[in-house]
Amino acid sequence: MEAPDTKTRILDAAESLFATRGVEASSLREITASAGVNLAAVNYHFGSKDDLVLAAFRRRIGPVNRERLERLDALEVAANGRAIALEELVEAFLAPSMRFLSPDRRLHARLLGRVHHEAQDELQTKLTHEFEQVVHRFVGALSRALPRLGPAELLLRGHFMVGAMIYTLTHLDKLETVAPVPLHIAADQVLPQMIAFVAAGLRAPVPDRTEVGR
Amino acid sequence: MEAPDTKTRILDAAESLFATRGVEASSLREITASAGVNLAAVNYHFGSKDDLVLAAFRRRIGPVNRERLERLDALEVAANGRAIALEELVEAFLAPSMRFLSPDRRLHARLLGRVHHEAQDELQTKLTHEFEQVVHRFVGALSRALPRLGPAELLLRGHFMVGAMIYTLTHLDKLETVAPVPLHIAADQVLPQMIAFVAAGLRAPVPDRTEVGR
DNA sequence: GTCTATAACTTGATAGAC
DNA sequence: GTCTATCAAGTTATAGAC
Repeated sequence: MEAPDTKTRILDAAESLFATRGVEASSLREITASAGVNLAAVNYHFGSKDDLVLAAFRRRIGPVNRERLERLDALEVAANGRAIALEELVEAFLAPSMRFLSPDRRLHARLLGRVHHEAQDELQTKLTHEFEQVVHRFVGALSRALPRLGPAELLLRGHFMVGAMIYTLTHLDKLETVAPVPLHIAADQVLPQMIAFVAAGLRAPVPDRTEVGR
Repeated sequence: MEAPDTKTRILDAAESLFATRGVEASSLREITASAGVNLAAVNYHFGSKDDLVLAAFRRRIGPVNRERLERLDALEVAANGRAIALEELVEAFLAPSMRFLSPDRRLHARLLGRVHHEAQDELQTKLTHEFEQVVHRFVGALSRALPRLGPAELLLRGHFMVGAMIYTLTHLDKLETVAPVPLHIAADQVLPQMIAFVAAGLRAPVPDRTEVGR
């Protein structure tokens, strides 16, 4: 279980730096120095910095989205045409990424959260494509579980869910810093709290539109 | 209403580039070219790039947090010792930043959302300080409105609220792109939907801890 | 596959004339 | 206050020896 190959060492070092400092702020020199490999190895193994960035993100996104779809498949098979409980859907979506909140995988969490903020131009396009199927399948499943919501309301609330998830992936450790009271939040408490929060939010009655017309 | 001074033109150009491309990816040359001013003007008026970044962020954060505190003050005076409705508290927190979702101020929204993702080191420290009072006051008010939640649950759920807010500030325009159905989301529909979602999420019963022990 | 050396370029910052 | 010119240091990328 020791001595990973050069390609993996570069990916690990890049992930760590991208996650903590950001992609733009991480130079190939820092990455290769941290990985203990030669500067030229990046271009040999990946082609360019952009391709390294893409590979680093894809390494984490792929398994998470695959598990989301597997869980959704399993739920739909088990439901056998009947309705799926909202909490189950939400858990199928959230749990695969929330696993990264365990202390030894916080870097993966931060990287995953940064996907949506750091990517630009074609990188953005390529990464967005990785989420297409997940978005399509879960939007469909959620709209069946929440037939009272119109399409705009549903998408907006799904958006809130994603926002809560991403911010938790990137900033959960900071929560303990910012807290007025010293406090420890157990990693395995986060997912159930988040499922409860999001499911209740998704189910909330549609607000009266004339009420907030200011 | 024409010809702002050099300092303002730099801030406007910097805001636009920081919001769209990010801080690290925006060079002083791009900023000054876009502002139509000389490269050396940045160092003359702001001292350094870091100080420009700080000024650009502070210009948007200040008024938003001031309004949050004013609204909370007003609610507490009106309540006169009695309980404040949860929806009112949530609106006092969210409304000041959500105002930036109007079409002509999307850049301000994106910049505000980036505060929490781009800042590093001392910049991070300085900007975090800008939020201290808001966090302290709203945590107090929310815990009085939600006496059933323990401190860890409350902070975690407040964290989810902040995540939903930030992601909406930065990515609302992308929601319309990603939507499986073509769709238009009116900017003034977002705030009431978000208040309903967040208030319901905050009020959700605390989940049974043994249930999700996997 | 790994290394050194270097090319070609961009970056933030400043000295000094106007 | 605004400009030009320039510096020193950093960047990605690559050619070519081993």
